[in-house]
Amino acid sequence: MPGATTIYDLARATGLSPSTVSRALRGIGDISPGTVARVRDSAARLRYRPNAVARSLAVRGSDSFALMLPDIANPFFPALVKAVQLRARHHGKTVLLCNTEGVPEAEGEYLEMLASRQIEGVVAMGLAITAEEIRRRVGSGMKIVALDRAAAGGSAASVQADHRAGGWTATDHLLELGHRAIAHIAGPAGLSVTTERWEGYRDRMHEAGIEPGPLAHGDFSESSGHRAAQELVSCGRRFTAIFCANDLMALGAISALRSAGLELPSQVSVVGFDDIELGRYAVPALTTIRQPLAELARVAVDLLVGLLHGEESPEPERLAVELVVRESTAAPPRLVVGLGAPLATSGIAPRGGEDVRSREDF
Amino acid sequence: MPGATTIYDLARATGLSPSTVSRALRGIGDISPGTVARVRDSAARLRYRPNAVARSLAVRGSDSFALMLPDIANPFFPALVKAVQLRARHHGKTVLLCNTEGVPEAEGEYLEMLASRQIEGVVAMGLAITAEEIRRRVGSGMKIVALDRAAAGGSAASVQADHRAGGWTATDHLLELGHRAIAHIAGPAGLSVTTERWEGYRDRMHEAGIEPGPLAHGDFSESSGHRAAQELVSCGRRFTAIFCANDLMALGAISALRSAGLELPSQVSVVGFDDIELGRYAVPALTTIRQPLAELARVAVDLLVGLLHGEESPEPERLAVELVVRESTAAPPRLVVGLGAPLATSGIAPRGGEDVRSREDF
DNA sequence: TTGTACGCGTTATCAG
DNA sequence: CTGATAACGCGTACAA
Repeated sequence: MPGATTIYDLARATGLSPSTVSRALRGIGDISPGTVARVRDSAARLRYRPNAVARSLAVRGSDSFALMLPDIANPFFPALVKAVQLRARHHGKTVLLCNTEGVPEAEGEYLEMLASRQIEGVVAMGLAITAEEIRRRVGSGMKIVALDRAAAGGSAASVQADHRAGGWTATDHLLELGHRAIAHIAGPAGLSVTTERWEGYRDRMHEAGIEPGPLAHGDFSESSGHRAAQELVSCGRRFTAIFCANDLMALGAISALRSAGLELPSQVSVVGFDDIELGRYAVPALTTIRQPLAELARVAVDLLVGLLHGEESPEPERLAVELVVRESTAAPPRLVVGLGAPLATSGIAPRGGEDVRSREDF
Repeated sequence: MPGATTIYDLARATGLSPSTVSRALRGIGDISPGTVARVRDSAARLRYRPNAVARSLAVRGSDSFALMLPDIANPFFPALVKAVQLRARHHGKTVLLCNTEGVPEAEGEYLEMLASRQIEGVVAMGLAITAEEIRRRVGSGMKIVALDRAAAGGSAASVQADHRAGGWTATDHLLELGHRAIAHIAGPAGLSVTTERWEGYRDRMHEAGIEPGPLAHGDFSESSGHRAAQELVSCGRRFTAIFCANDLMALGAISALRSAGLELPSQVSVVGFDDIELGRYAVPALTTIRQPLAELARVAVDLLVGLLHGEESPEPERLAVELVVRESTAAPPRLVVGLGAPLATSGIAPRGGEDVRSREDF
């Protein structure tokens, strides 16, 4: 739009100087109430719109930060986006969304673009770039808060849910129900959330004196969960429950199990992770581990704003997760067709089915 | 970051003038290959990063546009976002995401913010602001392409799927299967997609000589679909199928029908709209109307880029939709338990509980 | 309480 | 082929 009104126009209109107009508009410095009114008035009349770009150039800031995430198609992220935007608004900041598809190059490009636009900071989920690069960026002034990921090598501030505890709790729930042969559908190798959720699962299994069950990997999408469950079904090792590293894969897995003729939760139980809205309306409703979305967002944003104000990067925070029991989990089947003997209370799960556990496990 | 290198630094380093450096960097104008190389070289050495803000101020542009949508939590939108970003990249543009929660004020604020940041255009889904305001914005220079919504009063360019044909086809599918009592779960009143999908449904019913069945409204979320289905079940009017205005509500409806003890698709059929990924993994897999996501995105972006280049706003485009038959639809039950008489083909709903609206509601 | 003058980093116009 | 010079719109010491 050619000829948008500027503070110069207002200055001319009010007979004041541009700087006075500028201050009056922002209510800063000592300005007589009368002139403030005059300025406001003609600003309204002339439809004055501050030019954020010019402002950015002058103050080297933009009152905005970015939220980088690997895949908005995963319903967990939109929910988080909302929470982050809400909190950002609370600080008077606007947030730019960048989705990277988990591609490191895309992350790099985005970071570059953001810096070039005076975007002051980033809340990033599932960063794929190296700790080295993160450190470089941080060193050159960019404020980064890693959300839901170990800040690789302490290279950036971070907040995350306690994924390990989540894996532990999910597995514990299944064990409590009597399951012994528990499979796991993990996330993509190399991500800390993948590792940590798996570690929780493994630890709890070991505590029960049981070797972890069959394992398959997915990429957190429903289709990958579907595929992974098919693998598990056809791998030859029996299981009566699956702990999935996220809800979307759990939904995919359920679909696959159903297609394989299995009934839930009577024949096989499934636990997810995240507690996405959809899980509540799935059939059966999904038992899962809830991540504290709102707190995660709040802490991350507040942390970033702190960094922006020059505060030191604090210790990584860990937020507690919570088990949500719904319909997708139940006790394992008492009898597995074609197999007579009950299961030993420890050791490797025998090939084939298992039965009710005994209490000594605990 | 204090002291980022600028073209002045490069000028000093190369012994050239800032303007020459600027041109060399952009490969514009007549510059000797030698100096270009020198400039490029020291740019790399000094880690020069162009300042997009300064550039924007100078050229009044930003090579980026915004994508505004009402609710990223609806899985249909993330898919669209990806498609739009892909196409934008093709034009060398970056896209800013703005989600408005369907709040008109938020839309206004975003538009304001975008203009103030020299964002040149917007692809907007489900705009809630008035045609009046759209026209004002367009008049003041902002380029707007309405996606998936009638450009209210031709106030902006637009592309959309053929929602009416979609509603018609969904209903047709159900009728072909033998259903006669077909309910509809519509979207929020006042949205053109809501109206159009409903109109398609109504028209097809009338063509079959049948009065439209019971109607309930949702807001496109799964929870609203759940609630709407409960309303339908308890409204007293029988139906053997539901056409839902989108997949998410269909999923919620299925959950509610199940809870009510109904079996799908043997006792009741459900058709959705959108064809979100999740529908494929739902149980039963969702029969739906597929929107041509990629084309929608491509056309919208190309249209916007055209406007940016000064082209005229062309006629609204309509893209064809497609029926995807999966597991959630089947022939209606031959006998309806507890009801002797076959369903009347028309009739007023009995008093109590129902949410039957007359056309005026739209 | 208000005004002057300059800087922010880049592009564009017009001379050389 | 290259170099001054002036915008772009706003913030801010410094002065009045």
